[in-house]
Amino acid sequence: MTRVLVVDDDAQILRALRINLAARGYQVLTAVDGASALRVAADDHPEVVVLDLGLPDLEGTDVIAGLRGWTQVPIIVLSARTDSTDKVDALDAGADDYVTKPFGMAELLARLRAAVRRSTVGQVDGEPVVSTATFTVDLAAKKVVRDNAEVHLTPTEWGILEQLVRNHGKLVGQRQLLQEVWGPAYGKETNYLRVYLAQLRRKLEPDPARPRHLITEPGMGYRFEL
Amino acid sequence: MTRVLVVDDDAQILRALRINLAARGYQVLTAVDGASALRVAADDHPEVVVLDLGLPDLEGTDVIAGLRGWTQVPIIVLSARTDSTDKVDALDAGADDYVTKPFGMAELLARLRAAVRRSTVGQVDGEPVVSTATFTVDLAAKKVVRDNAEVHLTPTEWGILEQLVRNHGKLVGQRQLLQEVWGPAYGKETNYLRVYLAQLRRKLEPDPARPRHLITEPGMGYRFEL
DNA sequence: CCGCGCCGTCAGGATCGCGTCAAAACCGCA
DNA sequence: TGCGGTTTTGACGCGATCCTGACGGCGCGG
Repeated sequence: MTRVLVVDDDAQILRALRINLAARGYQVLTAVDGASALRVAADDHPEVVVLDLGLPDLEGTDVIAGLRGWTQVPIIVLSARTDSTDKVDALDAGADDYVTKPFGMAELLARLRAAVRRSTVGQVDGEPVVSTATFTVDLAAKKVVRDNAEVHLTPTEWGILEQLVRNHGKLVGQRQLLQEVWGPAYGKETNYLRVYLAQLRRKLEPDPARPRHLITEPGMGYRFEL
Repeated sequence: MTRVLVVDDDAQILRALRINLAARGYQVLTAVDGASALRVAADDHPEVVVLDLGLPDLEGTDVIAGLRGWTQVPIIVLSARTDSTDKVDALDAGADDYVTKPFGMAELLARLRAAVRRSTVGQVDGEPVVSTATFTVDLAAKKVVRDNAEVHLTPTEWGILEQLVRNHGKLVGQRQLLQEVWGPAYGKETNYLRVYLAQLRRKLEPDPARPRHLITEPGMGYRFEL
């Protein structure tokens, strides 16, 4: 499911966007000011950001810069300003697109699709198979093989492993992991993760007590290393 | 030099774009209909295409489809049609952006820069990593590497380092740093910062007593230098 | 020269987060 | 309804992490 972060201090627009996006199958994250937008983006790694200019706390260009400091996530700017210099500033700060209010929902959705499409092409791995020294994960077939024998995983175990493998090398926050596997309502049940990570390690690690591939980063999340 | 293909059957606009783009250092290729546009694109592989809809020979979406059949080159559509369905059709056909005539040249140039920037990052340099002489910080993976070995950071240590790296070069006030890492209720506990900055320096600086990257600005805050 | 403010350093104790285990609750299916 | 597999929940021990207070160094102005 594609996660989209909507940043706007206008409750009306926020509501309209949330409804329309949710109806199209997007998972919607929201923020009402720049600081929380940066925090949510860092925590949950949305695939695309819709950013209203004129937030109460930060300049729009500062929010863009704050995101661009560490991520290439597509940013679509919303603004009431039709002034050309505003558009140029936002785009040069790193925004991907600029839509002026009032905007047509159909157009915004099309621009959103275009942005997401752009960012996802080319990143698909040729082989959806990832191998480590001790086991092999086939993302497409949803199968795990170890010592020439298939390892049976429960749906939850697979969900966690899939998230970690898809982001291999990168740290996956426990909040993000919980929301991807259990749903957006979860976020603090870190004990679930402890239980299932232990199970995965028991099934996959050569020495479950000293994991080499399913690494814990205390207080932050988990990481899959080849 | 960036090559841009401009496709338009209106000699006026073609001329205006050619002059403006050439003045900005772009190498300009032109075509006046869809068929020749596809031929020029195939022959010369421009880095970006500016495409007018309403060409004499082909439908705009067909031109887009013809390009998308073999290349991911950014396509910026120009059109006199403000109709929402036209925009949606063009964007869903594979266009990257849609600008309605009459358009401001400054805005078009900004959108052009954004499109080119997007397509060139991520190919080679897509990693949000910041490197100094002695260590490397990977913002996305939340990893720090020094002397080919990973350095383990606690959540608080990482939070501070992340803030500083995201604002590298700039001074980060101690109040701001405290609020970003510990929460809005904090602001005067500068002793926390002293302790954790010392720990970071011990882990990252070549000579912790004489820091080169994690600089203290007495009375103000801290600064991360490359 | 001395006091003051700010910073760096250190170490101990409180707290937090993790791994582990096992029991209870839940679910699909016969 | 009973059963096997799966998910959720609770409790415990242990190590890592965080907070705290004390001490000394440094620069600056009185």
